[in-house]
Amino acid sequence: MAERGAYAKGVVRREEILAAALDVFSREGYRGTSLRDIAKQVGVSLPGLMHYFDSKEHLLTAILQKRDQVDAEAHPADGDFLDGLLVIMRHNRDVPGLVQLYITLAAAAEDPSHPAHAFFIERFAFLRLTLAEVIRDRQSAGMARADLDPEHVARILIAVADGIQIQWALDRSVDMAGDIERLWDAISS
Amino acid sequence: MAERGAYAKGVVRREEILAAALDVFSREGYRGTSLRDIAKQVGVSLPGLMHYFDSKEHLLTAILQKRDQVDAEAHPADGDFLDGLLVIMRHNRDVPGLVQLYITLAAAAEDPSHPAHAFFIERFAFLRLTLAEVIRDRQSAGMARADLDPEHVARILIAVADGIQIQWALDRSVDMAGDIERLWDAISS
DNA sequence: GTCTATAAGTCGATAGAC
DNA sequence: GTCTATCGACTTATAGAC
Repeated sequence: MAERGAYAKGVVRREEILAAALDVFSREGYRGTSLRDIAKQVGVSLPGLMHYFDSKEHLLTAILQKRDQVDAEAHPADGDFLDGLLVIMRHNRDVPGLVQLYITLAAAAEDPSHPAHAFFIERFAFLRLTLAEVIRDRQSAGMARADLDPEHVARILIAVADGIQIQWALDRSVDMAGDIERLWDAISS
Repeated sequence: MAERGAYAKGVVRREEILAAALDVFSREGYRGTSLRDIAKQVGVSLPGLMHYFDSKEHLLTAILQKRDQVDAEAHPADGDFLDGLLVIMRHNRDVPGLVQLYITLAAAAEDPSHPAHAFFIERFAFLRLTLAEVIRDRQSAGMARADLDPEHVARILIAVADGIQIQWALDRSVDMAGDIERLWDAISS
């Protein structure tokens, strides 16, 4: 990895590879694709790929991190963070491979030694904190019942978002964003 | 597989192996364990294992099916099916390996050629149907708001159950059954 | 029907030349 | 920094004794 040798060229090349890998996983599905396949589609050799990523698990984790970063930039919320989450859920219909990768890695990340372990813990903590804040704001604005527990509802919304992706992966007619929206309507009024 | 040769002895042995494998996965975690390891822990040889199961994916799918069957028998609902689901969620705290296996296989089952594909589609269809019926019964009994859409709420409850398991796997202090119960309280009154 | 033994292919990961 | 070549471990799968 580029530790103190974080020279411009190395960082740029790594970002290029990451962007290409993200694109591959977005279009094609993630079906336990081998590193050789990824390297070929990205346009580097297998050791060329592993020069920038310590292991397959590290690469997959970096792809998910990059995805979050790209999503946040490409889909700025026109409302609050919950609105933004719905926009991303709608966008997820176009990237089934990333949805599958996300769930697979979330399950594997249970192991504390997995590279994605810290990523998911921090991700969930951030989502809980940010969503709870949104709920509090909506309560203040009279847009939600005052007796809702913001922390609890935040956790539930995250769980629904993850769980509904599993159902959508098996049946593409599931309306992920719509179902979350309807849940919010039912819970907030 | 025991197709038309479903002789008593073969079926019994298969069930023994399945029960042993279920026990192994319940106690130990599922961390991409090899078939050789499973065979060793179950007490058979690798070909002995593969005589009863066509592939690793078939074995893992059979383990999940067996789990559902065992759960249904071991944890009879003292109330309706939703109460029963909460009982199973509480029991899930004791079998982290099965929780991880369930999520991992659910993600992999997106592929229509995966042995677990049909299993998960049928499982979700059964859960939706049964839970929607419970919700209708509770509405009739005046235990839930009449304006709830039973099919929608059923899908949401399944999603929350799956999604909350991901969060629990990363943070064992999460109260899976309690969070679902509180969601129902918020949604039904 | 169940075992021991083993083969063929592919995986992630690494060594070493340039 | 990128390649060729290769390693050990894993997978599925089969042959053949009992």
